Amino acid sequence: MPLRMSSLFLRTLRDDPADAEVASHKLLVRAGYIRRAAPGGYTWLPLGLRVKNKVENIVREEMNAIGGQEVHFPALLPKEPYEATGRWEDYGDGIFRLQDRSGSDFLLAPTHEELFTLLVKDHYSSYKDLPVYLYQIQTKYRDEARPRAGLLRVREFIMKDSYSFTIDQDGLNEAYDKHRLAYVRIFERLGLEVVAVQAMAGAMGGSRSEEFLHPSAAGEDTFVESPGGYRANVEAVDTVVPETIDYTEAPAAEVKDTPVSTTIAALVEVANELAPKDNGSWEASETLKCVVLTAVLDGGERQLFVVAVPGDREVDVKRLEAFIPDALGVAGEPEVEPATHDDIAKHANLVPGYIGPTLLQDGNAIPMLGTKSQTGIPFFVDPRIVSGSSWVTGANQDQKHVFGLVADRDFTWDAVIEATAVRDGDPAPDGSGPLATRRGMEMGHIFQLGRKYAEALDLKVLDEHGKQVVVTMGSYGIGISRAVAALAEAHHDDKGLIWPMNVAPAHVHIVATGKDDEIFEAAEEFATKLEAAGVEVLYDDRRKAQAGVKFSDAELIGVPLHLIVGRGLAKGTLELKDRHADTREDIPLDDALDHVVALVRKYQNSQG
RNA sequence: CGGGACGUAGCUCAGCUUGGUAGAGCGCGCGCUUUGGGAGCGUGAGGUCGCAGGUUCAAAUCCUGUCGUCCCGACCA
Repeated sequence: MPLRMSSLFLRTLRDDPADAEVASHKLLVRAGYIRRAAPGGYTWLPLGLRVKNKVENIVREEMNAIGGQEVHFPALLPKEPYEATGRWEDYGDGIFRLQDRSGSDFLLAPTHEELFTLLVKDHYSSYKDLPVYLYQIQTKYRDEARPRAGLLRVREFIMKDSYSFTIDQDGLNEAYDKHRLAYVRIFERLGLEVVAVQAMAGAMGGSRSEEFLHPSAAGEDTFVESPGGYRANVEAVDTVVPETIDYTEAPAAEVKDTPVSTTIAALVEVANELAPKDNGSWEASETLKCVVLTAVLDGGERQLFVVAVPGDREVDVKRLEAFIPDALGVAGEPEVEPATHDDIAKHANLVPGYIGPTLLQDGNAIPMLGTKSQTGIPFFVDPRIVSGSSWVTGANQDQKHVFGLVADRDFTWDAVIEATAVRDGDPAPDGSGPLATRRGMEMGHIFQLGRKYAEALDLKVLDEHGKQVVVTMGSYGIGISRAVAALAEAHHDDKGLIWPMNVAPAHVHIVATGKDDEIFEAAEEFATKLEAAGVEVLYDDRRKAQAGVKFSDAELIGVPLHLIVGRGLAKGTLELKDRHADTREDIPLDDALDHVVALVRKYQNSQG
């Protein structure tokens, strides 16, 4: 049966909703696909639900095709599994917590690693049972500080999450590659352009990881791209390390007066005035900025450390947080924040504004930063600080800087650490040229989790030698509701939505115009024939609505093909509008069925 | 969590400065006309003015608080 506009639960809106900013939000609301019901929560209306279900089914088919088995967990979960992995705490304000009548703690699941792990633990205990891939399509909850942009960032959303359980890393690699290919196919079939970018494992605690981003100005993620095809999230770019420099001939470091130069900009200005360079002028990139930071450990203890970066670059706190537990040798996921005046005041040797790795005094070079130095403060450097590189940096004396301080000769460090964000124009790791930055929406993310969750929840199986081994896991997600928004964002024009055939709420929108019964009878008959041929029809059978209203609604709703049954009928023709090709043609009634069916099939196949 | 803007009918908005019985357009009902690009005329239904306090004879309007929305930033698989 075709969907009939006369009875469809739908009210299109003439004006953009006042609270909408991005195109997908405006159009999905105006065309009657979704309706806001709560802060960060949307109701799926009949048309929207059809699109959402189609997206889900494509995902489901491709997951099944790689051997995935669908299960379904509750969204309301007890806290214990999440406590076992530390995420009850780690998620902070990011999850919804609640209590039942007896006071027991629950949460609305933001993701289900723990539950999948426990499920496999319940059932399996031998390597012979592995590999196994399980997935679900589930509502997830996150207490977003700022829901925005309609379905793009919400507090309740639908996600496909799958998990692979394998006996070893080889198995994980295979599972990862299969998911990767499945994801490429899924987005092809959806008609959504995505690029796979290298990602940081982040809170998930894994190793290899890629994000599938839909390039879009409305996206919230930034990634970089090289001419040679290297792509990575800005957080995950490996800094290109410069060649080390032979410093045997380098002049000795020299302390100079640099009054009132506690910022890099001021330092460069003062240096050019008071200590001019032989050739050219000093640049910020030649200075070494020693930034004092604090890691707030899980116990609340504040651990001071210093990171040195080229003066023209900013420290990226988020990046640091990924590397700092290793660098400091601490457990948990400490937060990194700028050191406070109190933090710094505890170290009498630190001269704020003039901090540097070395104090030159009476011909001696005294290390001031590093665990084995005067201060004992851990000291890390950006990868650009290579052996032999020469810097202008703080002299650890008020109003003085040291010039020509050479790395490895005049100072050392505890570890090299990725501490700065990548910039447009930075060299690409693949050596193919400068990196360019672009924006994208995160549509999917695949991770090699490794053994973190299996270890925390004690998921072990017996291997072929009868020995207990920890299972290796991978985790793979696709945002279903976000994909609907991204599709709307990617496929629309000034008149309305234009869905790809595979996700459209219907394949053909039949518009009957006029008032004669013959027209509606012919339209009805044609709709029935199309449906019999397996084509989904949205039929505008409204008798009173004017043609203009029907055309506008059809364009707004965005079914890709419109078939107009109206004034052409007298001479035996129908009018076919193709919203993707932006064409219209009159076709003879006799050929129309075959023609339309063929066109629908063509679009379905061209999208996968 | 910081900075800014805004909450009045299903939707888009006016009214608030200067307190005095709640408004328009679209949408919805009914009637007539119109009928291939959001048509016209007539006639209706529909609102605790986000919520809670306060000031006042009287509050959509003034004050305080609170909740929510949007934008920028922070945060965020």
